[in-house]
Amino acid sequence: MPSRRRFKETMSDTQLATEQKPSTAVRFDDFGLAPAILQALTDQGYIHPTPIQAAAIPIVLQGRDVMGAAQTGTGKTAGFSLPIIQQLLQHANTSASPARHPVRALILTPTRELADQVADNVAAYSRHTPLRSTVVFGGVDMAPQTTALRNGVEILIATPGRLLDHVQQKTVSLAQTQILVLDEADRMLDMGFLPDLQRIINLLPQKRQSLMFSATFSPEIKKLANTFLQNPTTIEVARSNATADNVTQVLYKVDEDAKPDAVSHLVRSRGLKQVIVFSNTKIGASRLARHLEKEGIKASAIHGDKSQLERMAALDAFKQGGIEVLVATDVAARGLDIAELPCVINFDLPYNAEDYVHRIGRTGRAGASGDAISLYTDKDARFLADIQKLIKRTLPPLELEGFNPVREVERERRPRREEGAVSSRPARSDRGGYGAPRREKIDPWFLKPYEPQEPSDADRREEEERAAPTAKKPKVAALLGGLGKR
DNA sequence: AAAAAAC
Repeated sequence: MPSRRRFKETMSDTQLATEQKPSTAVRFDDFGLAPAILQALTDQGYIHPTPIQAAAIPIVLQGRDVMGAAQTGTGKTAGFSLPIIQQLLQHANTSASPARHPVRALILTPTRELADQVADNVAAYSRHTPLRSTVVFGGVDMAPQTTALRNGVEILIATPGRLLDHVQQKTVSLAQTQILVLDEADRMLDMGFLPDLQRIINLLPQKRQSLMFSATFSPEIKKLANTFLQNPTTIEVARSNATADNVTQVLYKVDEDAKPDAVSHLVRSRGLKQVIVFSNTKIGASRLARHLEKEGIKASAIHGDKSQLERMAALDAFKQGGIEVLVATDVAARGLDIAELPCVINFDLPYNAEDYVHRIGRTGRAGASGDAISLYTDKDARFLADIQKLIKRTLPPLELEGFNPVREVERERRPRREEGAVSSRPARSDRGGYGAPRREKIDPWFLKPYEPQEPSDADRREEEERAAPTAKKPKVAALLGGLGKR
């Protein structure tokens, strides 16, 4: 396997293990990148490439197809963006196209937020070049996107659905696209994007360079790679499904109905100022965010039933520090790059063990240390077993130190009262003190039927979706079988 | 069991 050898030439085994640490031996100026690109890197203070960048940049520059196994936080985006920009600068568009700016590189991502973020990076890396880039995704007005496409872009970043919409409207042509990137390909398969991907790939020239990145190497991913990569070089930066060793993982055993208070307790007792809390459901995320806000913690929810405007506002507020707690569904589990997130909390253990790896991958970015805290209840035993198997280590459920859900307090206090102990302390309800306000009775609000206070657009859509669930998506394996060509 | 993505 020449790919493997090539990688080992540049990377030492220790760098393989530490994954995100920049290599001190290699510098960005070693790759022969254009001065305009190096200037952009200098602007951002980047001197040394991360291992995946050091491995990917020379291979992409050679024009080879790449199958990359890498999670976000490894510097993957720059790993493909920089050599793509270099390629586009180097090889002028020789075709006699009427369009002055045909799309020459197409980058597809599974979520809108990720598309937006990749676009920001590409714009930053190409700002000193004449190359133009833009991003298109759903949930927002099409008109500005159409204008940008009509004006012409060399690099287009997109989510599949909206891109196909633009193709149908004939606002974009992919007939001259030389480079295709599938970012988070495993996620795209999970989300049922395979038919859309196939449609898009059919619009591209046969002769092109294709790059595919995936956090995992499932059989489906391998099959997808076989169908549209040609003699790819494999780049593997970390063992897939490995969790970074700079992330401390803890599991706290909590009663189901004490989970929201456990989150407030964790946020307060640890003084967390930047934390993502993952919920398995959209409604659960909205409710938890409201609960935290009631407790005076600046929180906001982000999930697929929020309008795109709300999603972007929440993410932006979180990045600016206006929001301390971002309560998210798995829309934020992958791809989002929020600098040096010190902590993530799993309000629910994810149903899918791989999602656990992706979620906790939001912390401990770029070599920094991080905490991954998960709340564990009795019904999570099976999910935990799957997770432990995948990450190849055990996570013993611990007691949450200093957290006294009301029910526990009552159980402990009763015998003392029967013994006739007279307390000089004020009644519990009047006591102030650290942490969540003590209540007489637990209010399992999040187990009750959902009653939106002021139904927003997003809330209304939530209810509609529950009333009329969307049709089941076809099995990925079956669709892959239909791809043929092997 | 859920979530995500085009109108």
